[in-house]
Order: sequence, then structure tokens, then C-alpha cells
Amino acid sequence: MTKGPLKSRHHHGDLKPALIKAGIDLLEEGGINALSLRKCAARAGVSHAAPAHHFDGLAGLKQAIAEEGFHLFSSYLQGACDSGPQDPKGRLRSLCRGYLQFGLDHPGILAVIFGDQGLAGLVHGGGKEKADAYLTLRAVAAPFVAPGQDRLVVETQIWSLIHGFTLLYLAGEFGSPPPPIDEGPFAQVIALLDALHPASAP
Amino acid sequence: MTKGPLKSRHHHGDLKPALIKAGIDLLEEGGINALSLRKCAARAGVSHAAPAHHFDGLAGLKQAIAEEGFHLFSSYLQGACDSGPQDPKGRLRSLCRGYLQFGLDHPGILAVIFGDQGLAGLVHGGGKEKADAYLTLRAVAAPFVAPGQDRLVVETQIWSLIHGFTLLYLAGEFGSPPPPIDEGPFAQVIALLDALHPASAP
DNA sequence: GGCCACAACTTGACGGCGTCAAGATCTCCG
DNA sequence: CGGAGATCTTGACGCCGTCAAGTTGTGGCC
Repeated sequence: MTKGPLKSRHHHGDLKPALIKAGIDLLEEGGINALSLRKCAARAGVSHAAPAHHFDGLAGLKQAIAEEGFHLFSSYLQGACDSGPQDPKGRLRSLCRGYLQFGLDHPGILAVIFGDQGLAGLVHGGGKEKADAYLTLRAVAAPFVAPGQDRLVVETQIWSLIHGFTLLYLAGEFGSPPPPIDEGPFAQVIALLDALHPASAP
Repeated sequence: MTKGPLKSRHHHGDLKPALIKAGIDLLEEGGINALSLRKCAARAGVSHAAPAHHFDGLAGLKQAIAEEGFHLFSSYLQGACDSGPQDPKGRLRSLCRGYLQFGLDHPGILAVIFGDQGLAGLVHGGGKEKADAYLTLRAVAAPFVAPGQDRLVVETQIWSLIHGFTLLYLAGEFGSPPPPIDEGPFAQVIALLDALHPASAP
């Protein structure tokens, strides 16, 4: 049997993804501090030292979770800017809303993605998972890049604003627990991006 | 002797501030993960359980450090916007530069200030330390608040942008280790705030 | 001035954590 | 069928936060 009855296998078989899944569950249930190698192992039904054979310590597990989390993050961003008005400004606002919504729905995953080993690791390490999300941002930002302007500037303006706003939102700056998006200052704050003008319609 | 030769006191006397200072040192030397109650106690020359009599666990120590760190943070912001051009836009840009500079100089303290127990705690708890820094922001933002507009919106726009930008900067998004401010995209990104206009000069 | 109550700190222990070394077990392939 | 190698277990170590109980110095009260 290579994958027999999925039961009583002494060599679990799909341990790595199972550990990542367990880690994500822990993250969603108890936040970033509830994530530990030993608890992931326990949830996956293996011994406490088993994860060491699949990840380079806790940092490695967090990075693997971050890569997985980026998929979900990307789907939030893409889904958001595919819904709503399809003009450049409409897509930009929807992207930002999707960013904040992801933070509200999955604060633990956001913390891992942008945590010590998350973002820093992805910036340097492969980062192809991050690229998906960043390409969505790039596509949405493109109409606002003036001819001859560095697109990195516009992308960073958007990213900085929505990232900072999301973190302040999650920290309870506008109410604790954070209010629904439409009851917070989201629209008014993001309106700062109205200063950006589509290059084709100045 | 009430405060005799400062030596061999079995009842340390100034343990609480000494622990906070030790914690800040640890933070500056090894980042947020290097901070522990036991190491603070060792640095202060007391037993491992002594901190428990002065702080409510590790979270309490972090909050105390955050309050202390906010003083330094405030001085960075105030000092920055007091130097440089004194027109509204000049002060705004200087404030942002001071924010980023603080992050570059003291990333560990920034992490504690805006960490789990830091910002969240200060938002709800007293928060008078935070208020100093926020009042600086408020004063700098004031000229850009249009009549009838909610000043919270303008303040949040500024705070979100510089906060998000600083975190991306520290994460190595523009080079690792982060480049000096003038070699990064700081000026161009912060130029988004040029969309704000002093109410007296529309 | 002497004693006592109280605050400050120590000692010791507990469980949880990440990590390493060594051993057991299963699978696959020759 | 048998061995090689990957996979997982067991056990141990040191560090961590936290609690309970004991010790020591201090200031106030009689």
C-alpha cells in the first residue's frame, strides 16, 4: 500500500502539508502566539520532534505558512478588485478594501506574512508566492503611473497607506474590536489615493 | 541608610526602572525576540522571579517598555519637525522623516510599541505616553484639516502612510539592510501627502 | 528604643517550548 | 528476500514564564 486506508500509517505520508494546515488552524484560533511546533505536531498526530524533519525550525514553519497564506491573501486581493467598479479608481479602492478585509478575517496569517520571518524571508528568499499578490497590486497601480515615473513609487504609496491603515485598524485604533469596514474611516482615509490620477485621464 | 552606597542592597530599591532599562538594552541589542523576563532580571542583578513583583508578567514589562519607548519616539517626532522648513508642508515631511528614522534607529522599540501588548494596550489602557506623540502628529496635521472635515481622517492618512512605509522599509523591501533615508524612495513616496493642502492656502 | 507587620526579593519547582542525538520502523528497490 | 534510506519516535537539555513558599531588610507604631 502506498496510501492505503489513510489510517494507522506509521509514516504519516503527507506530514508536511498537514503540519502547515495545523499551523494555520492554530493561528486562526489563537493568534500568532498560539503557534508552536509541538502543538502543530500534536494536531497532526505525530511526535513533538517530527516537524524538524520537514522545516528548518519554527522560523521555517512560519515561512511555509506565510507562503501558503500568501495564496489566500492573493485571492482576497484579486477577488476584491475583480468585484466592484472596473475603472482604475474603482479597482484601486476595491484592492484596498480586500487588503483590510483580509486583515480582519485572518489577522494571525497577516502577522505571519509580515512578521519577522515572513516578509523579510520572502523578500530575500524565493518569494514567488508574494509575487502573486504583488503583481495584483502592480496591475491595479499601473494606470496611475505617469509616463517616465518609477512605478515602484506609486506601488509603494498604495501599499504603505493600506498596510499602515490595516495595522492601525487591527490594533483597535478605530474601535476595539475593529468595526466593520463601512463603519470605520476606511473610505475617507483611502480617498487620499484620489490624488493619484490615471495617466490616460489627467 | 535609605539609599546608601547603591551597593549590596538586598532590596534593590529602584528595580522597576532598572528592569525597564535592561529590557530596552536587550531590545536594542537583539531585537524583540531577545527580550525575556529572566534576562532582564539577570541584567539588573536580581533573581529570575523578581520582575513578577513589579510587572504583570512579560506583557506588563512590554507595556512599561512601550510607555518609556514612546517618550523617545515623541522626541524623535518633535525634534524632526522642529528642524527643517517651518511651513506646514515642511513640518509634515520632517515629521515623517523622524518617524522613519526612529524605526531605523530603534526597530526593537518600535516593535514593542506597536506589538501585541504595545499599541493595543496603549489604545485602551491609559495611553498618556502615546498621547504625546499623537499630539505632535495632530499639531502637524492641523493645517491640512479643511473646515468641517474630521481631523481624524487627515491624521490617519498621514499616520497610515508613514507607518506602513516604515514597516516596509524595515522589512527590507527597499534593500537589506535598509538603505539610508536619502537613498531610498522616502521623498517620492511621502510626496503623496502633497495632495493635502493647507486650509489657508488651497 | 525595640518589636512587628509588610514589602521586596530569593529559592525551588512545574509545565511548555525549541532543539538535538540516537534509536526504531516502515518502504522501496535491487 | 534483504538491505538502504527516508520517516518518525524517544529521551534529554536548556531556556522560558509562572506560581508557591520562604527569607530578609525596612519603616512605622507602641
